[in-house]
Amino acid sequence: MAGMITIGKLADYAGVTIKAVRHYHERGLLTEPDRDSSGYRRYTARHAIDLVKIRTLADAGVPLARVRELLDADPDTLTAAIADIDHDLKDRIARLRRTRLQLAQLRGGDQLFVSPDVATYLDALRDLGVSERQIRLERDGWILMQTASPADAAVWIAEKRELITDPAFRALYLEHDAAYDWPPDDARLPALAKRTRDWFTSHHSHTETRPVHNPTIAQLAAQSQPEATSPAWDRLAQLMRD
Amino acid sequence: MAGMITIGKLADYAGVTIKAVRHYHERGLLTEPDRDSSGYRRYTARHAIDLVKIRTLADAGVPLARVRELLDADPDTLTAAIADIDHDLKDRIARLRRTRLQLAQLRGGDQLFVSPDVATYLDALRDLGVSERQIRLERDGWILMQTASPADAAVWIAEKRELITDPAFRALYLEHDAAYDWPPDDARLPALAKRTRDWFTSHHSHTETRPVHNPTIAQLAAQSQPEATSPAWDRLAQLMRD
DNA sequence: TCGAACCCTGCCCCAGGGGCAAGGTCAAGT
DNA sequence: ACTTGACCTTGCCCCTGGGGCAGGGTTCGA
Repeated sequence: MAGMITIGKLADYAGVTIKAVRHYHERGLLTEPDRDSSGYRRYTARHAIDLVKIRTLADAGVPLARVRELLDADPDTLTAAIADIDHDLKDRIARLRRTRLQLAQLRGGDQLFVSPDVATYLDALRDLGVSERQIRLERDGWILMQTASPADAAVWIAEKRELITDPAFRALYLEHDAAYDWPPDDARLPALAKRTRDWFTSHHSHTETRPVHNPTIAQLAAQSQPEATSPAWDRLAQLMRD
Repeated sequence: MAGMITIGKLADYAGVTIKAVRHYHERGLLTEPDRDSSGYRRYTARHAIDLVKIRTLADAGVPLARVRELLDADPDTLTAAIADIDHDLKDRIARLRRTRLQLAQLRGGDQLFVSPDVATYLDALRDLGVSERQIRLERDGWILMQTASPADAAVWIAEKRELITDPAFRALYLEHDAAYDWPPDDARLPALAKRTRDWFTSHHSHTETRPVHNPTIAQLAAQSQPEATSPAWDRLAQLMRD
């Protein structure tokens, strides 16, 4: 008869593939239409309407099993369900927008991997003229600490950010950074070790939990990077232990 | 060693499940870390960084196979790829927004299933006082025509919208609608058939492609609804053929 | 010393189709 | 009358991105 359309036409109308239409038959979403004399499926306007409904719900991310339930739900149930789905959709759009922002940061830098506090601390180090190697070491250390114990990490980074404003500490920090490349028997090492120890003892009373000390961080991160220590640093650590 | 974290900590840090982490190992996205003495995986900061990258890309809808490629692509390639992905993401957000609108229409009416032209035509019929049964019949007919031949349907609906502004045609249309429920031997049927034929012959010269006539539409949709015809309409069709 | 909370591998399961094989059918042109 | 290309049919296996569960071993704190 004139008004009966084939599966291809139906699929085109709804913007889906023929395969999808057959899939919906298998799942019981769309009733199988009658066949013509040669076995072709012949669809009616009802099927077209149902198919558009199915696609609208499926596009909204509703699982096909749930779509089937909704297709013959009473209007009130359907209305409530649609409100739910719409809420979910709004949510999903918001999450995609956040993903876009994060994606932009993937190009940018470290903000994606560490907390904002740590990121500003790393920027402060950069301003101070600390080497990129050292900054990587710090960053990896903080990531580790954040995964191991976010609460402790938050306390420590606050202390560190305070500490790095102290000119004496800044000078020591820069010298430690520079010492990385010194020969292990460099004459400046014992003096640096002494000054570091003096500084620590003079500040020990000051803060309860001992602030995380640079080589300590380096050790934490030691596994993650081959360049995490150097002969001079090893020597320095030894001098400071004595 | 102090800085080595377990799979659970790593997964929590990145906001994924343990299962997902192991999945990324299998797919070669994340290198397998060393194991400790009891066979547990022990992760470093590098892994945490990689995992966050992986999730950021995966959240953006990038297939895992492509993520693997991107993880060790050179910066320029990565930048270009990110631009692509972001474009796609924007696109997807737009499509979800459209889905939300369509979802709202699922509650509303027929706008979802027929073209805007047809929807306004149906509204015009409603204003005219045509029965809902007849409007359903028309709607299904138009859906069928749109699937079978969208271009022809567009021409026809334009003609129909013009036609329905003609008071004589409006009167005939309403009478046909009412005739549905008449007994097949109703005395008014022959007169209605004659007036309809007269109207058509007087308008035939006027428009080239013969405008689709009401019972014709009904026949098109005959398969889709049990109520698509009535004894009186059958009789009317027969009277008009003679 | 016990229970809770971890961790391991291995296996099968799901949605939502895509792809391909191996046919049958239909309409148009020649 | 034949061919060609565009349709249609069923059936089967494939993919992604994991989830769930079984059937173990380990570690940590009370």
